[in-house]
Amino acid sequence: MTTSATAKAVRAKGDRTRQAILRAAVDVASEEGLEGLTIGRLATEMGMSKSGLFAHFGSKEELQLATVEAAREVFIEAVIHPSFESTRGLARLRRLCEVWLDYANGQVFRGGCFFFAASAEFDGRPGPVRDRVAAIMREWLTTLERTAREAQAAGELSRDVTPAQLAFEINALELGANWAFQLYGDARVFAQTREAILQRLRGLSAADAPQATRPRPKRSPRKTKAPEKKHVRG
Amino acid sequence: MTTSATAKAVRAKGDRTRQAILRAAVDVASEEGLEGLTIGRLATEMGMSKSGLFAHFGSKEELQLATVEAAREVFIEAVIHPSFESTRGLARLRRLCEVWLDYANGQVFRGGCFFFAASAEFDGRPGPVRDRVAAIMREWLTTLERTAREAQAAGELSRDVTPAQLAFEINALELGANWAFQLYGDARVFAQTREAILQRLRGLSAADAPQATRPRPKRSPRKTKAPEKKHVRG
DNA sequence: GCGTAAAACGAACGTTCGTGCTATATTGCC
DNA sequence: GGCAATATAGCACGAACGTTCGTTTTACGC
Repeated sequence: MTTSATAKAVRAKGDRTRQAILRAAVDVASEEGLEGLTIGRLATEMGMSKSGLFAHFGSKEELQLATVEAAREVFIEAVIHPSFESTRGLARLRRLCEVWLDYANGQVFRGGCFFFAASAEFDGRPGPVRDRVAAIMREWLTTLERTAREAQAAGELSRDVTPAQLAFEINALELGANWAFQLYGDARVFAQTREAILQRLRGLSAADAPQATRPRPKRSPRKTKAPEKKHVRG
Repeated sequence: MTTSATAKAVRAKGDRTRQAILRAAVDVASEEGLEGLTIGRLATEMGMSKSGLFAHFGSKEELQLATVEAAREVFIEAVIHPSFESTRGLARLRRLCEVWLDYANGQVFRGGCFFFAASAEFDGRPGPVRDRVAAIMREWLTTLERTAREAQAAGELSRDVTPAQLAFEINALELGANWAFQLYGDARVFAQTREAILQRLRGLSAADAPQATRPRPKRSPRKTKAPEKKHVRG
């Protein structure tokens, strides 16, 4: 193993440590906030010295930015990838909502959705952290919006609502679910939110059929799968 | 001691100072958070010494609790009282939403809705502050819920939705509006949210006469009225 | 194995935090 | 106007923060 092809696969020890730090940082930050994410506390949790940990990042702001980036990777893995296994259009839109609620309900992050916590914390503090968080949330809104637009293009969704508006509403309901769960600890809110979103989507099902509520309207030719991974990334 | 009759009407100077402090504290806290609300910073802003200000509260937690209470007073004055001038039922429910959106849009608090910020900040930190914030938000949800129930009792609102569910949805949309405004600064989100809530309420209007206080720009004139929801929420 | 670069450490820095303690100014009742 | 009560200031403290620096330990290509 010279410094050749394998040099990239086998990371140096520092990189492994850095990633282990970030894995812990993401959990701490989702609970205590990105400002409450303290270098000393994190070092204690990792069983290493403050200065040793600090050297990996150079400044607290860099640590925060790296933590945000790590949380984004987790989110993509936990929500985006599973959802994009569904065919694009209404099915994927539903999937995005369901997977998101599982993500917020399960313990992906100890303190609920990382990005809702981070955006609430930083919305009043200008700087690169705030900008990055806002950009990532915009990615999420855009993904919802694009999926809704695809559902409209496929004739699965009424055009009475703009995709951006629907994306906002879905995001708001998820935000509300996360908020209620974190504040009151009652997980039933996720099932309620799921029903609220699905009902909203049902009310927006394309208008030609006054049909029943429950069974999925298979109006589009059933394509088994359409895995075009055209998602964000980079 | 000799408690004069006017002792209660004419507040001591300390009380006036205390209230002036809390007025500033509420603004700072809505922007920087209840933890970022620092005694030194607040003292500087008030033009007094740290210890002089501190003596009014005795501990930071007491300052935070007093700030939460002061914010609650502001909220009641800005949202509850105006709304309760409307007759109870659907009119008041609509009013609650509209006034709330004005409250979040206008600069009642510098950093947006105080309680959304506070609950996001404290949802992971047990203690009396968290408990008080959660209780106040419960008050708000209960007010929405009770008003919805009154609207149902008056026959103005379909019984296809439980008041608690509707209260949750309204609160979530407001939360989403506040979130988007704080993060992206685009005030148009309030008009969109207003429309989303009113449309939801319109979809839940009881089955009799279409009261149609606000004609909706429709692209399909064929549908005179949204069909009654046959889906019964569980 | 050796030598070097990376990684981790330990101690200390300057600040800022919340919080006491004590003295002084101010208020408000007789 | 005098006097007790109250309000405010001044100062100091210990702890925790992010950060720097010099040293020591570990990893790893040769």
